[in-house]
Amino acid sequence: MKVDRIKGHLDLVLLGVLSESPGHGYAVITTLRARTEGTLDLTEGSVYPALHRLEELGLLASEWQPVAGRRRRMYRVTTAGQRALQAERRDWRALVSAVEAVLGRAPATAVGAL
Amino acid sequence: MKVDRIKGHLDLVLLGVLSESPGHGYAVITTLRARTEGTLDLTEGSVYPALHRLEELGLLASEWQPVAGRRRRMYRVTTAGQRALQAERRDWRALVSAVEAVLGRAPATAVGAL
DNA sequence: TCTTCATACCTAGCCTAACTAGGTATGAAG
DNA sequence: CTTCATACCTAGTTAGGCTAGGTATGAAGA
Repeated sequence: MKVDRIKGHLDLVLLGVLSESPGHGYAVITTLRARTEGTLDLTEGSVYPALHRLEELGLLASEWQPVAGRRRRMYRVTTAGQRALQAERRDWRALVSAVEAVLGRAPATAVGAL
Repeated sequence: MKVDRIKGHLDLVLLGVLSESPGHGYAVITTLRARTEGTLDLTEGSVYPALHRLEELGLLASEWQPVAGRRRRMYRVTTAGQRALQAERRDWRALVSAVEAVLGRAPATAVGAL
């Protein structure tokens, strides 16, 4: 499934995952893929720049960790990031409520076609 | 509230509203604002180009109607538009499920219609 | 050995679509 | 005779997710 529909909600899921436990970018990608059973299959080209942007905004902090010869950039959510996450959650629920208010009256799953 | 978060879901709500009953652009805007109690307060600069795009794609059809000296462009959802709407609904539900799976079942989604 | 795969990171440039900020025009209300 | 609500339009900007490339290590397997 194409999930360019994540547009505008990428920060939400990134902050959401990292607020539970700090982790590195690649792990965030695989976590999202696993938790959503493949629905959220984000590319590195989406996630890494987003992580950089969130750090730039002060919502994430990172530090390099050497791991078996490789290196990982471990991210954690800052205090400002926690506040931002709460705001993102509120906005998300508002959007879901709004869309459901709009679509709620139409035949949802009852459409006979297909 | 800023709802640029509608990004990627504008087609869904436009097709959703117009599939219930044909209408003109300005009415769609006021309908969305009323139904969502102001949450979805879209600008004309968002809606009109979107309607044109959807018509260009064959998902909407329109015709001018004279109304008390003024003129309105009345839109209706085409057959292809109905199919597209169903696909949009599926994608929307998939996104909501995915985000909730990531965030750990957020509440406030008690509308059974979806 | 040598190739391939999984891990783990990065970025320049593209593309889409929502938004900004302006514009036109009518009719009613004040 | 001005202002407001209705009703439409679009050029140009912006944001941000995606494409498509790149670097590098370690382990598996041919």
